[in-house]
Amino acid sequence: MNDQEQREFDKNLENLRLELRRGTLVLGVLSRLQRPQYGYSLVEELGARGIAAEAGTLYPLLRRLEAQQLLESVWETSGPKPRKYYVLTAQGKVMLGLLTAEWQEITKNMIGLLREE
Amino acid sequence: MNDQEQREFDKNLENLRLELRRGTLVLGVLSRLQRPQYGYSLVEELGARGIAAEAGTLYPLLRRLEAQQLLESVWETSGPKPRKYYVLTAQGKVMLGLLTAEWQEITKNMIGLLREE
DNA sequence: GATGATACTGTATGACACACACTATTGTCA
DNA sequence: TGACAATAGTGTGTGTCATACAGTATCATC
Repeated sequence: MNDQEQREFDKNLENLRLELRRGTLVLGVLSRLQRPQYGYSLVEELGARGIAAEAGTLYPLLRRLEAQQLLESVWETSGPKPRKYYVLTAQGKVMLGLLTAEWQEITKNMIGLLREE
Repeated sequence: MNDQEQREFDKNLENLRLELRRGTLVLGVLSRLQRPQYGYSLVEELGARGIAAEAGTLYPLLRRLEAQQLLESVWETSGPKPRKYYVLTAQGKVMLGLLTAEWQEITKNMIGLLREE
């Protein structure tokens, strides 16, 4: 593999890794928002737990989930910086349960596939 | 939740399940193509193993992976129907290893997140 | 020997989530 | 004063997927 091919390979790898991570961000966010938390702290916590998320990805995601009524938010303005706290709604809790089950199913199937030679 | 809201919820659920599955198809395909196999049989086998894939999704995927030099193909025309057999290239094997590691890392992180209350 | 199902491969279109690169404000500390 | 951190947001492009569609050749069934 020459340099050119190596760069192609690396680009494809990044792309495929990206696709693999896809969707897990939502599940991660929902699982964390069983307790109220604000966006910036979510980025930090998920990052610390191995789930890197760009702020530019997370904020639109939170707003989307709120629009879907899976989250609700309140502004906390008493501190030095205004923070928008999000937390799961009742629907959000149900969704978290369903997606967790789906995730476990997918994981089970993938393990079956990957185990064989 | 009224009917309208229920439909919204179901739509969102389908969408999120879709995103969760995303990327796993590639990993599944690569893992199966350690041995040569043709498209139609892949659809069957993956389906039997719990990874539903539409033909209209799989064929473009196979061609894409071949264009990325992760797969190579040969036409088998001796049988009654022409079949295009795909198999991993050397690069494809490396990629499979890297993506498998990534998958395990993601899984580990998600389990950590989901385990807590 | 016609009719329909099945095996087999392919293409076009559209939706949507993500990364990335921005903008913007306010507080803090050197 | 000036830089960095905290905090929230938007806009654009890219890529994968589902869905729907097109096409051919074989096999079974009647």
